[in-house]
Amino acid sequence: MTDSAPATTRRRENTRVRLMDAAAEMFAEVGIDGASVEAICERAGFTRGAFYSNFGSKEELFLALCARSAETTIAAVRARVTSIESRGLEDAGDVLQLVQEVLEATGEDRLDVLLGAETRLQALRNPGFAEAYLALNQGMGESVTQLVRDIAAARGLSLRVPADVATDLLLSVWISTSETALLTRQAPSESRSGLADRLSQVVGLILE
Amino acid sequence: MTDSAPATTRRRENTRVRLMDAAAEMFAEVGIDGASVEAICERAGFTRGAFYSNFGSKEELFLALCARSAETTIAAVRARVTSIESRGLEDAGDVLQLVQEVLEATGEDRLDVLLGAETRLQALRNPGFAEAYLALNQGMGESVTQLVRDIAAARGLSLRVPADVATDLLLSVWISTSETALLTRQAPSESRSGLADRLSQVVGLILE
DNA sequence: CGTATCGGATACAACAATGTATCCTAGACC
DNA sequence: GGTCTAGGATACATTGTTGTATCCGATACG
Repeated sequence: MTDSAPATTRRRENTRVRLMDAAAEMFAEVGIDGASVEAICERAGFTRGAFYSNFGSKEELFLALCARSAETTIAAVRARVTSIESRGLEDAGDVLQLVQEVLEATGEDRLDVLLGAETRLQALRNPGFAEAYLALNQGMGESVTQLVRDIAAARGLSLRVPADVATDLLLSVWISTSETALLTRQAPSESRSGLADRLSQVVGLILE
Repeated sequence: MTDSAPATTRRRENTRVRLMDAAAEMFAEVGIDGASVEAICERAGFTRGAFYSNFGSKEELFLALCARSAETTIAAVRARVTSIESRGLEDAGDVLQLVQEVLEATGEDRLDVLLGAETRLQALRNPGFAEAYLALNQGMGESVTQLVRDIAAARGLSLRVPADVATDLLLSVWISTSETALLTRQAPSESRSGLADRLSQVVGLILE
């Protein structure tokens, strides 16, 4: 009895997922307001009947989307963190590579960046939503901060700022660099190396 | 003959300004898509007749708004830069204070932060607009970068990263800290000191 | 097999927003 | 002061979007 829901819910769950995926793309491309319920359904291959059978409104779907995204992102970050720690912190490779490895879990491609920006903006406008948004970010930030501390301790590196400040810095640079890469429409490979460069500079500033 | 436009244009210019001001507020609060032309006009004290007499569409108004905002922001930054430089770079006060003084010209209050986020998101989505957005930011960034170089040279400070990277870092931290302050709904005074703290830490990292 | 139910499609009514075409009025100019 | 024009208001037609109420088909179950 691991699954208390009836079997019929299976199909339903599938359409929920497809609707949410479609919505994520639309929200990223044209924003929440720019995406009509109709357009979302069309992209998902459904009609609005399916939509209103599964969600009360577009906002409700957006919240569900955020919750899902939060879960997967946090899970991804934690997975990478433990993966790194399991390798043994003393000799797990280049510090910069480790940093990058973790940050990549926070979303790397065009849609992630766009959706992230849209979500942040929504949080800036909506006080209630801001709380949830902050909670997510804190949860993630704490994981990373702990990792930073662990790595520094394991290698005898001394940070020039507190670990949580370092994390904030890294995340903020990560985001702004990702966005700039998108703005300048660099080829993905270029944008990658640009990110790496910038991150290595920041890591250099923080350590030493 | 400094003004080639007829006198009647005066009233017109006034309503343009009022419409743009109203639109700026609306865009900040509910986003471009969320702001109906009707709502903008109502806030400005006009009807849509006035709107369509002055602008072809909401997007056109948005572009005009960006142009205006770009002008004033750049002007403000340049003004502060020259003001600082006229004081004599050797003893113009605390470095951190100088940094803050310049960055404050880029917008400090709630509406500026929101409008900035909205504009950036728009640039991320619209390739054409992205170009214009980047041009603005570069223009501003270059002013700041030059100032950073000058200050460093005048005081014999050595930067641990290139001046343009330092500028990017400062701007990115400035923005992300401003947004976080808004998210956590700190009192303005608190948010101020938080910004100062964060900036001083970054300045500390960059110098020394 | 037959049937009941769940899940999604269809059809419809209400509303909000847009853009335009026309009208009215305040102010410039003679 | 009379007239003409620019600037903005009003009215209207059109369209897009939303939410709901109803219908139909597939799937589980007896």
